Amino acid sequence: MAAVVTRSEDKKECILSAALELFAEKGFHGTAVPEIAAKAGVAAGTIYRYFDSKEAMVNAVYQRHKALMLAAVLDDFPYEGEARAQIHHFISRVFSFSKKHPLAFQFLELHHHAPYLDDKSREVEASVIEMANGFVEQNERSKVLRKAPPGVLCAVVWGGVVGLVRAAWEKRTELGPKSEAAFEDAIWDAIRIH
Amino acid sequence: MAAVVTRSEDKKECILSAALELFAEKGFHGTAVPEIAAKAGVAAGTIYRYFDSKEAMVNAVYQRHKALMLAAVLDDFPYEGEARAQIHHFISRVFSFSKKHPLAFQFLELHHHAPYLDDKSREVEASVIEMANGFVEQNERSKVLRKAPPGVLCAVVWGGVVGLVRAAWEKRTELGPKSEAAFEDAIWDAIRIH
DNA sequence: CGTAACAGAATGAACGTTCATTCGGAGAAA
DNA sequence: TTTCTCCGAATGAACGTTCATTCTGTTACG
Repeated sequence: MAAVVTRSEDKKECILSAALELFAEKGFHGTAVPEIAAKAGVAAGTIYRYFDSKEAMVNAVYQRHKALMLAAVLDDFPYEGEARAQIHHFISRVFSFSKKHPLAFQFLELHHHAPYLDDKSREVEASVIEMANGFVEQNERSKVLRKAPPGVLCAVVWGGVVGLVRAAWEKRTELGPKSEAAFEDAIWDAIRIH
Repeated sequence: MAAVVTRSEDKKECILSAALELFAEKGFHGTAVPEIAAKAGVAAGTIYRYFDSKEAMVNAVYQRHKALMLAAVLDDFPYEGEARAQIHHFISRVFSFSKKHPLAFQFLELHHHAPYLDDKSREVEASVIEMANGFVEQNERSKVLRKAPPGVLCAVVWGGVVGLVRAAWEKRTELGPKSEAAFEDAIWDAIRIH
């Protein structure tokens, strides 16, 4: 059975990968379906064997890579460790993901909260945010984090990460071990209690 | 002379303001020119009396509001003050701008580094970034800021600000004096030397 | 009366999507 | 093995729509 399906699945992979690349670079409305087809090496009509519509396609890309990033962060997460270790894990995993899958990271940032995302995509997104808030609230109660609205600390951490990845992307700085360590220290000092 | 031009200038204002709103909400490619015309209360063809093309229009919007935000930040800037006072001024001015002109802020974030921005738009953008780096380098040398690549500290500050404004926009947190003060303290602890 | 501004219909290109057709490989028949 | 049949996968031209832009007639003002 597997062998029979393989070719089809390969094509779907090609389409998804081409869509990721183009959507990340030029956005949803800036990318034409025939353009995706050309990059995937299939005919325009073939796309509609695998996806109901352009919107369904962008949602498939979104959900897949959001799940991948979440998995990368959650893998080996030190749930029982200290807040500092958790932050280290989180930041280094996100940076690692952004280097390994730069297009996926850019895509997710670009399509964050877009109106053409469907309920399932939004659900995935909401669950991630809820997790982050939970982490902050738990560590705030135990007095290791600064007394501030959880949303503020989340914004500092996530905003900082995105800001740094973008700065590296636009060649305004480099994203090496030295920068990462400095960034992590800065973020930790931003959120910990003094 | 002024009176003669007034009617025309009013129309141009209407078009620019409608364009800002729609571009901020739905992006460049997601907004149709006739849609802008309708919201501005003019006919589609009239737009082309004021702008050469849709691209020229988005660049006009970009340059205008980038300049406005820069002016808001630079107005009364405490050049001779201490780094902490400068950061306070910067953050509170950016938040103030984002509350007074939420669409402008959203527009600028959404169209940051977009491929349809022209040389002049990019020039404006580059000059802002250069200023930020200059500030960091100056204060780093005088040992009040953490020893880290300037781009990293800029990313933490700007990324954090954008992250917080977005969180407020998406109702994940509130943007009141308390949040702002907590945020400012956090950012200051992130970039100062300890 | 002449000129500039404007509206809105017109235009052609490009879009997302569809569909009649072709292709290619897996079995059945010889 | 060779040939024939068949069926789902794939195609790409074609469709209706919508886009950015242009054109043309009308209006209003000096």
